[in-house]
Amino acid sequence: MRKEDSTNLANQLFLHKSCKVNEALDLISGRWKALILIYISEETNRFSLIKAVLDNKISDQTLGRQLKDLEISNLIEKEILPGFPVRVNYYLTKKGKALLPILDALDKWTEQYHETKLSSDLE
Amino acid sequence: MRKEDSTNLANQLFLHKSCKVNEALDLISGRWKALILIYISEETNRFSLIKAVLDNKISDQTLGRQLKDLEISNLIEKEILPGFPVRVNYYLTKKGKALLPILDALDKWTEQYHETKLSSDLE
DNA sequence: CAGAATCCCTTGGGATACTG
DNA sequence: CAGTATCCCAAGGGATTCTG
Repeated sequence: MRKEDSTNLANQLFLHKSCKVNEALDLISGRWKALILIYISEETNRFSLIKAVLDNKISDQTLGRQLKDLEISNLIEKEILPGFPVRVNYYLTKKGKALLPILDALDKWTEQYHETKLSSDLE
Repeated sequence: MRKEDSTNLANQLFLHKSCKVNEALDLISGRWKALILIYISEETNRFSLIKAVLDNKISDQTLGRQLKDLEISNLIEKEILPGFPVRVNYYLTKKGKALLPILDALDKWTEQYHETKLSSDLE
């Protein structure tokens, strides 16, 4: 295979495959989005509980935005409970649930390769 | 389980599990990083080839930074070839290779759930 | 309680020009 | 060829305040 061919092949990869990876990453690359998804997966959650589990290190404004982003991305949905004051429950969609194993894989990957700086890294 | 307990449990999850997911995402969330990793996986690559495969939509400056980031993250390594002008080959490390299946999973996930906006999303 | 409005600041990435 | 230096801009996220 000549060099031009391999370049063309690579262009195919870029156009047809790689872009989709970035699509996925865009949806979960928010500062807190993956954390929110993982936490919501554990149990039904309300706004203030999610904030609490994030150690209150996220502002209301930011949490609201991230939740809205996740909703727009169709990863979560919310149910507004009747009564006052207003309470809201957040759920994962099927799409969101399908992402959990991948987030778990990322977690395991980080754990496995955490600070390996050995010459044996190249195989 | 009382509410306080579940909150505490969630705090454990946050501290022990979720942070690592973000560690991983931080390494690959650069605008081009996942794309670069996928392309490098296909074959040995040089700076200008990587740029070409990205359709020249990335500036030299940015490409240099992303490659350096990936190197610092220990996802790739480079080999400087003797001679002039200088040529450089980039390789995936074991850590980087281990990430490919996950990137592939993200790709498949995107494809599978691309624009599903149905009420059946909630199961 | 669950957010939206406003304001501000940091960061990432683009463009261009230069170098060993 | 493979970068680095410099400059710039848009976007993301934080803090605070306000509201239904």
